[in-house]
Amino acid sequence: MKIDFDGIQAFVAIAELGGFSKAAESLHLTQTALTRRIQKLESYLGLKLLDRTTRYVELTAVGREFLPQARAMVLEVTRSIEGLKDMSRHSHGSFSLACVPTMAAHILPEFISKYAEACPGNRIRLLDGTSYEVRNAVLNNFAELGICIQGEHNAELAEIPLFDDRLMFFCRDSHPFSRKESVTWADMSQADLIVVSNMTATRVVMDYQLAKKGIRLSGAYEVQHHATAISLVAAGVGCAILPASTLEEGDRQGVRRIPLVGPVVKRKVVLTRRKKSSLSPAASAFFDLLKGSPLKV
Amino acid sequence: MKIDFDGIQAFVAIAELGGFSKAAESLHLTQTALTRRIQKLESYLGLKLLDRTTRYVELTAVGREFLPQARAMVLEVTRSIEGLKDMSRHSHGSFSLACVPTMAAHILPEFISKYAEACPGNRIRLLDGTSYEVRNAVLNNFAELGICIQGEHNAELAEIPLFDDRLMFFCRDSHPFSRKESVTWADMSQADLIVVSNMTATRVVMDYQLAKKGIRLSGAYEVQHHATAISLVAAGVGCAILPASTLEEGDRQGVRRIPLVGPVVKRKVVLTRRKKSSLSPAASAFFDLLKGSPLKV
DNA sequence: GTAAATATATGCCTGATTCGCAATAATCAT
DNA sequence: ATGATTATTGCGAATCAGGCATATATTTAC
Repeated sequence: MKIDFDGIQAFVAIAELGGFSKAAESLHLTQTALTRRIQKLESYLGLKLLDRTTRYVELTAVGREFLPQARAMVLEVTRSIEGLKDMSRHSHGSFSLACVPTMAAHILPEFISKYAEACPGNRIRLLDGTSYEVRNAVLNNFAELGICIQGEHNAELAEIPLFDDRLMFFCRDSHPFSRKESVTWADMSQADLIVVSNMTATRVVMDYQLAKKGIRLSGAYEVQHHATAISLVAAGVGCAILPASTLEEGDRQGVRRIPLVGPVVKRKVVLTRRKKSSLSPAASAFFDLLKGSPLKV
Repeated sequence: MKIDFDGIQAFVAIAELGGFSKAAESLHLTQTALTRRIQKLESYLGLKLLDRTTRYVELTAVGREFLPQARAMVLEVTRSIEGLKDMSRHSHGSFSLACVPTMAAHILPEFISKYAEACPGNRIRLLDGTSYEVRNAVLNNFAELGICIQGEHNAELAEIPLFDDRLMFFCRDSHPFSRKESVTWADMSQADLIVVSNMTATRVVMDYQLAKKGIRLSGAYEVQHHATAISLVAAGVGCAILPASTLEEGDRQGVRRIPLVGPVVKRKVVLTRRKKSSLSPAASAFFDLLKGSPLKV
């Protein structure tokens, strides 16, 4: 048998307001309907909850016992449902976003503040990790959205290109190349190179594209994180090849960023989501925000 | 808008069992009906709770968030409703019974054990007090049933006679009257009488009936409780006039109970309930038990 | 790659439910 | 008694929900 939630709601309203008519008004119904709902509920339960004459309404012993429970249930359910409806109406709620650290520092701050403005009160749980981890988080529903480097195609993931992140040459301003307009991959052989680990997506992309041109790169140093590489450059350890997004030219005293050509190598930064999963309103709002904004390098 | 509890229930069932078909079976519905329920719920909420292909069902982020709440709500409501239904089906539950102390000691033990046999697990909250208090407790819904002495008529109360409780003469077996078959009210003038307070219903009934015969009684001692009076008799303080139910002949060493005639005065013990209030199944079962059993003095 | 198997979705119909209006009945207050 | 107030009931209409048959989509197997 079906649970008669409306009946319970009617019972609570009548008990609280002390009459069918008042309760009917508060529920936007006629008192006729309420009479019927209570009758149905009582006959379903097999007991009376309200003693009523045509003139007066009073709780029965059972009704008195049941009222607190009923009240709590009605409150809980309506609150919960209203919360969900609100979630959909105003894109309320929280969601998880997985993101590679570089992008978390580079583009995210701007979008998070835009998002906070559009959807005040919403919280973003930020999971940072490697591209691989980001993609996995999205695939396993640990995060609804991910920002990472485009890698091998995965049928389960939808990827929306955000921007191309060009690889650049980073050196101290005391370096011989520091005044050049651009440097070539061929020039790299003369430099003490700091490169990121070949476990990173950036490195995989780079090696792949260079291999197509027959270029092989060997670095003197290998680090895990872009931020570390920059620090080493600043400290005078050597030069680095890193995505442009790592550091804007002029952002760090004594470090120069120089375009690297022949060929120009880019990694593609993408926004990714699981094809099968629908986005929550909160995530959807963020998704639209990111998708709708043109991004410059 | 009406709260769609069925939808929530469907959602929980599907989420727990991992599919529409299995859930449909557990809810004794077709899978078609479930599809419709979920569609209705989702469109009402304006968001998706389940990502499903024709082949697979998976929770969305929102669905995952909502599931624990939904599960708790469904559980709470069904448990509560089932409890009420059970209450009606098996006269389960507790109720309050108001009773005068004498009767609590005299007839109640028998009925309580009968009741416990018929309705195991049910609890009776026993409120003992004077007849006046008993009637008030019933009138104010502090107790569903009352056992008291019949007094002035009250339109709000229904009274079912249980038995006539005859006034008796109680004395020590050393008393001059102790061997008599009966004593008369006229004999009373020769006795050191212990009577109950004129605040008690027993006394009111007694005085009223004696007054009609032109008899006036004066007691040497006045006590509140029948039990006290008996103790005084046993201690040799004097003789008492008390309802037969106070003590069976032979129940107390050295105390004799002798019929009192000319006239025979009785108080009527009644079972009372509030006319307006319906009885809970638990109280109703007790009511029927009491009403259906012939009672001897 | 195609077919079979499996699970959800949809069209359509039917039966049941629910609602509201109007009229009725019952109670309380004057 | 009478009138005011409030719940109940009869009845018709609209809506809703359920079920059957079928379509559609996806996975698995050969």
